[in-house]
Amino acid sequence: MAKDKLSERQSEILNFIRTFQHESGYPPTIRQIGESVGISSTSVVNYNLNKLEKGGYLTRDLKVSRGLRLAHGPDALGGLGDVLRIPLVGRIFASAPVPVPGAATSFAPDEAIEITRSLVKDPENLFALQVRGDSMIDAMVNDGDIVVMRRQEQARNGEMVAVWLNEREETTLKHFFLENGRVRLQPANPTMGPIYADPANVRVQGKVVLVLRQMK
Amino acid sequence: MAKDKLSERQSEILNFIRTFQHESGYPPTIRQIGESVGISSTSVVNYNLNKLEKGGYLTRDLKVSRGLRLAHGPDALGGLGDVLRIPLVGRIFASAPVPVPGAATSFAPDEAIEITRSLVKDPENLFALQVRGDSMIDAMVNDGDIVVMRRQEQARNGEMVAVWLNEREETTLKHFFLENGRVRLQPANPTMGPIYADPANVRVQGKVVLVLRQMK
DNA sequence: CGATATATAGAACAATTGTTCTATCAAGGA
DNA sequence: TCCTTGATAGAACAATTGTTCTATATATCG
Repeated sequence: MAKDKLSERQSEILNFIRTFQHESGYPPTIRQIGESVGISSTSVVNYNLNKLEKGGYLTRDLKVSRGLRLAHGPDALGGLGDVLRIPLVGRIFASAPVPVPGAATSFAPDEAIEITRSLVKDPENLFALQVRGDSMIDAMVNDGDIVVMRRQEQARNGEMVAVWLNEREETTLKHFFLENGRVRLQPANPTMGPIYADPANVRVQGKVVLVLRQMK
Repeated sequence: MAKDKLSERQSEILNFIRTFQHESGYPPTIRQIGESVGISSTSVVNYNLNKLEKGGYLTRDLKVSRGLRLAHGPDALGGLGDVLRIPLVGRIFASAPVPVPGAATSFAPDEAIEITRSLVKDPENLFALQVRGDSMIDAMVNDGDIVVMRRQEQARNGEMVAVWLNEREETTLKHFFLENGRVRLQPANPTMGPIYADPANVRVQGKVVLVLRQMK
C-alpha cells in the first residue's frame, strides 16, 4: 500500500503542517496538530501521521520533537529545487592527498557552499575543497579558490582531475590523458608542459567540475 | 546594540543551524547545537542564541522546542529567492574594451547565468562575461571562464578590476593599486610582475567579483 | 453472528528540551 | 585593588512532547 487517498482529516493535517511550517519556520507538535484539526487525543494524531508517512506524504523522525517534514512534492517546504548545498570538506594542497568524503559516510560538515544546479550537470557525489597555497597555479587555480569535485577513481581522457602522485608525493590538478599505456597530465595553463607518469603511480581522487574564485 | 560582529562560536552556530535546518527540515535543539559546536552547557548555547537574536541574526520563540529560525537573510528558511540571474552580456578579450551594459538600459540578454546570492556580497549592477582567448592567463583566468563583474569606474586599492589601457590598447584583469600618483597593476599570478601606468591612461570598467570555471 | 480491521479517546509514562540559578574566570575601568 | 561585564560550565527544574497501553465504537467480511 503506497498512495491511498486521503481522508478529510488527513488532508486537514497536511494542510495545517504546511501552513504552520511556512509561518513558523519549523513543524508543529503532535498536540498542535490535534488542536488545529480538532483531535483531543495525541495518539490519534500519531495514528494519522503514521498513515500519512506510509502513504508517502511526509517523513517522520522518531522520538524527535517536531520531527516531521512534508514530502518534497508540488510545494514542499524547502523548495530547494535549483540550489545545491555542497559540503566544504576541507582544504586541498600539494603535499597531502585530497580529503575525499567517505561513500556512505553521513558526515555533517559545518561548512557548505551553495550553487545553482545549472552550474553542474550531475549533482551526485559532489564535495568542495578550498585551495591552500600557490602550488596549483599551473592549473590556473589560486590560493583561496574553491574547487567543486565529484568523487570518482576513474578518469576519462581530457577530464580535469585531482590526482595523487606516489613518486612525487603530491596532489595536483591536471587534465588526464591515458596514451600508449602511460598517463599524460596536462596543466590547464597552456604555456606549461605536461608531465608523464606510470598509471600505477597515479591515483585519481576526483574530477574537478567547477572552480570558484570569489574576490574580496 | 544591533549588529555586532559575530564571534567564531556564533558563526559556527549559525552555520550549523543552517545546515541542520536544510538537512532535517526543522531546526536543531539547544543541546544539538551545543554538541555540534562543542559546548557542554545548554545555558551557554542559550546565552549565545540570545546574543544572536539581539544581533538580528535569528528569531526565537520562547518555550518552544526547536523554536528558532534564521533571519531572512542570505538563505532563510525557504532558501528560495537567493538565486541571482546575471546577464551574460558578451565576451571579454584583450583587444577590445569590456562591453559594459548601459546603466538604465533594460536590455534583454538571451543568455544569463544563475548563481546563489551567497557567492557575492552585493547583488547590484552585476553582469557576466565569458573570456575569449588565452590572453588573461596572468590573471589566472582561462579561455572559457566566466567572470562576474560589478559596473564601476572607480577602483579601490587591492580590488581586481577590468581595465582598458589606452597605450597598449588592451583590456586586462589586474589587481589595482594607486601609489604615488601612478597605477600599479598586479597580476593575480604571484609569479609574475606588475605593470605601471599613468592614471590618465587607465580606464576602470568594472570590478571582478567572481570567476567561474566549468569543466566539461 | 463472530471476527477482524479501522478509527478514535483517554490516560499514564518517559524522554526530550527550554529555562533558570549559581559559580568561575578573564578583562577592563574606576 | 575592587567592581562590573562578558563568556563559560554545571546542575536542577519544569514544561513540552513523543510513545504506548487500554478501551470503545463502527464497519466489513466470512
